[in-house]
Amino acid sequence: MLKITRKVEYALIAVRHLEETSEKLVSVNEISKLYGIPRELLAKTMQKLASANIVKSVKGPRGGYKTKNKAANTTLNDFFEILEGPTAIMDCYFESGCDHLTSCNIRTPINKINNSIRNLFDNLTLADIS
Amino acid sequence: MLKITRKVEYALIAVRHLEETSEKLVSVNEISKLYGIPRELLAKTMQKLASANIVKSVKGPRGGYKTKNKAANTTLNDFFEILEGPTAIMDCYFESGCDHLTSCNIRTPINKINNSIRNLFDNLTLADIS
DNA sequence: TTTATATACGATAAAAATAGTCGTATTTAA
DNA sequence: TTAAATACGACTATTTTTATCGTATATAAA
Repeated sequence: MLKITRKVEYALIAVRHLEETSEKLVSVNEISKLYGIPRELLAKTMQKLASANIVKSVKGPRGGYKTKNKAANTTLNDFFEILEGPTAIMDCYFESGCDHLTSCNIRTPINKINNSIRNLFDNLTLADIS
Repeated sequence: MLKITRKVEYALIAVRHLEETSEKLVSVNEISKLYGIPRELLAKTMQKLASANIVKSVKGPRGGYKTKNKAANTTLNDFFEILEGPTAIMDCYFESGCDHLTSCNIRTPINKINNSIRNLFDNLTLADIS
């Protein structure tokens, strides 16, 4: 119920670590050992952040990741959506497989809650929560 | 990720239905048929709302539930916590089984996000989202 | 040119959380 | 006395999340 996932947790840890080590390249191996995070899972997470240009990746020995300038100004909403898809407290909001749409009496409430949450996370950046 | 549960969904549907039918007693059976909700699950949910005084229950034939006056002024945070326990995006916030607390570098961010969400839901009532 | 180290990516397995069911007890109106 | 309703705990099924495995690709350094 209203929980973030491990992927997001690990991504937060990693990005914060990269912010601290600034320009240096840091490998997934290093971060995973340092914080006790499953290596492969963190790797996938970093790949998503890389393809969304939050961090820069460098392949090969002595390679790894470093933050991009824009990282700190990324909104929580973007950060979450990169890793987990659209932010919505119920799936029906984005899927269409709901049977009882005709009798549904919580569309308005759900929309209002969704909008409130989206608004909250659109106005909070990674820098804001540091 | 940041989803509400069915229990909360069903509770919202039921409370809104009870608001509409005002003083009349409505049984779980009725609501479950009307909205296509599993009967037993809705029953449990209503029991929690009843013991938290959001709705009033009446046993026996012709019994059922009706809203209490305070229902509409209940905050979303209270509503959620009655059904699902403390609102927090990560469990470590309320549990203490975390191994890597010493190396944890996301305490501050997690706390800030938690506070933002709690603040949001503390200031939204059921009436607000209707 | 070879080797070791790193990212990239898809498939699958394991674990945890959620959703749903079942059985029984209790209350009470008719 | 019976039937309809809430109350509650135990259990099962399903779904989602978490973790692992295998393979490909890039590249720095020996």
